[in-house]
Amino acid sequence: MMITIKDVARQAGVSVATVSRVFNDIDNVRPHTRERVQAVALELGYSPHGTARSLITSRTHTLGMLLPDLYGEFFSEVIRGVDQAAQREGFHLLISSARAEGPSLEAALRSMRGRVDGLIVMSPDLDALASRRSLPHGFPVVLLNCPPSDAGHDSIGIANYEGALAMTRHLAGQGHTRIAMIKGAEGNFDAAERLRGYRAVVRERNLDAHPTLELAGDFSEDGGHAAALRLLALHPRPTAVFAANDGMAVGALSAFREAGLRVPQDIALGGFDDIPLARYVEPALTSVHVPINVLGEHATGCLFARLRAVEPMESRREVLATTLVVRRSCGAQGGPG
Amino acid sequence: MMITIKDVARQAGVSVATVSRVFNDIDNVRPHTRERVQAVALELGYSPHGTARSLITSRTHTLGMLLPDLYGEFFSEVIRGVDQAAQREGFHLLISSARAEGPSLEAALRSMRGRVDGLIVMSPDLDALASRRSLPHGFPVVLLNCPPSDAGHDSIGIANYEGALAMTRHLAGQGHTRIAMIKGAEGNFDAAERLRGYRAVVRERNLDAHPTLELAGDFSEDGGHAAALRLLALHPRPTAVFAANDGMAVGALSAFREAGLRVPQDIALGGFDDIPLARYVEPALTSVHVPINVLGEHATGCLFARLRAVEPMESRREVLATTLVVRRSCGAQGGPG
DNA sequence: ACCGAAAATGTAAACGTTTACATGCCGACA
DNA sequence: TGTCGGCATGTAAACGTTTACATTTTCGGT
Repeated sequence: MMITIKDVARQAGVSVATVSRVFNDIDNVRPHTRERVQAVALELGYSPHGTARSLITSRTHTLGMLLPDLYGEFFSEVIRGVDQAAQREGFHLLISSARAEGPSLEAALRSMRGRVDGLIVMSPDLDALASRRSLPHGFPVVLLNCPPSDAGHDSIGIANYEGALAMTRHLAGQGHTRIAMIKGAEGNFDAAERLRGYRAVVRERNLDAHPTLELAGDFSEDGGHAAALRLLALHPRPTAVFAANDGMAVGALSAFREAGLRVPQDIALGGFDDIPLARYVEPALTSVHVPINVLGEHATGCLFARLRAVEPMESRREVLATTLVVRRSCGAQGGPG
Repeated sequence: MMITIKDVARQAGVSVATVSRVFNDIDNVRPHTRERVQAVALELGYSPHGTARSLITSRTHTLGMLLPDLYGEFFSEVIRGVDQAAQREGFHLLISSARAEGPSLEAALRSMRGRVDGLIVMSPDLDALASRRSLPHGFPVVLLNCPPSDAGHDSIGIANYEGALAMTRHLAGQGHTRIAMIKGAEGNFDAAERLRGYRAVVRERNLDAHPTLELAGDFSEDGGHAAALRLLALHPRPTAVFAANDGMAVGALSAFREAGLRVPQDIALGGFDDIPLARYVEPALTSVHVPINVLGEHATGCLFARLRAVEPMESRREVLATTLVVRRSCGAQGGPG
């Protein structure tokens, strides 16, 4: 049924070794022989069996990606960045979206064993740190947007804290003193860092500080909407809101609109991530730009470096800068649209 | 270096067969033995080697996806739909974004051989039909948004023609008689079908018909922007525009805004796909809703059906209905926002 | 204690490659 | 003519599993 190297060898009247050599075009094979093998292979529709090949070479030409989720523009952008870089090296992408809960993450890790040459792991949950120990030791892994790891893995993150600082300071700079924050998911590293930045500015500028000004959120649009409703019930009402990501900001925006509030006149709004959508909402959303696809590309580059490395490498942590992008939703005389 | 089944067997004082049986929890293994094996495996950090396993079982628990591209919300939504369905069956996703040009597509196909149990192929180019012949015969394949295939592959598409009919009729129903169309990419099946729908209504309703009213496009936002500029130079100017996808509609929208035109008062606009973004632009975009993630889910379901089938199955073509979603950009009293 | 069946476990072949090593061949050089 | 070196090719082991089949163990019934 399936055409193997043996079929080709027999039909071409050579040994399997010769066929193999033709297909890896290494070693010397006489042009005459080579041509005959190629002709037979074409005729039979033979192509080498990837799995068998990787078993013996122990290289799969595949990169694994472990994601907590596939929702939203953030993840699809990351995937795109990774794919671009992988493609350049002729690598495939094996994607697994595992809920970050311990057991399932470990299961996903296990099922990737022997299928990939390296792993890009995105598990932003703080308590998922433990499972990370279960990574095969010495296996090339890059952590993406994860809490800094104690184990010797490379990791790439973004300047969450600094970005949150910039956003909160900007809002404060517009004269707001009562700034609410819609927090990210509980136990999420990015969320914690962004909150930390917000709080730092609240102290630094002596802004109104009250527990009710920090609203629970979950990074989802619906979560943002719900938080906005709770926020509107506060007295006095905050004059500005910093949502821990753009998805929630968009949700909040629609809640404000439904409540008849004008943004930014009645309430100013800022987000985080600068997803493509941010430019298109009305009013356009002020946000903290995160070079999402660069994140993916760097991660991949980092992984390849490690794959190629012959000496054991120092593990390193890279932090990508974020930049404030001022648009209309915060009330400043920002950029266009 | 790498822990194999043999290491576990030796350490546990059993044969490799027993270890294998424990890990596939099949066959009878005495509780006592099972426990010892599991303990040793845990201690040694052993997990089965996926590649070796698939080599012998010839099942990879992996689905391959061949995409023309990874840009845009359309593709990420499809991936999400496929992943969800695959995840439910415990399958992985091997993604390869190959330019649909013949050789690269075949290369991608080849490199997937033996790595996947089935394939979801999205190659909307009409002339890519030929390469599709190079698919291993009898291999489970589902074609997504492809021209109907002569070869016996399952295929799933969307009602492009009907959707375009609905959109164009709706615009005509608003009183527009001079409706322009920004076409999709040359040689693309979806694009051709949507154009066919547009033309049918132009004839049916006796609308203005002129070659200049059909503007070249490429499904990209920039392409839509450029086409819109060319469109604005026409005399008399069309009063309505149907863009073959939402990306181009968004590009056109920004071109119109830059030109100082109001949408829909000065010019009405409709798109296709109903990507999430469509609701958020200002004014919200009237579009033809395509159940994108359903597309992915159905494709996966179809593939699994074929994987499980013991008898050879009839190949079938499924066409998903599209629905017109009226929002503000077309000037009708549509839904909210 | 013994027999036989059933249950548990072991042995080894297979999956489709790659690759170290062995073999054979040819021509050049002494 | 014999020998050596280099090149082309063949042989067979290995990669880490699963699994058919063979073998051993267990155990109930006598």
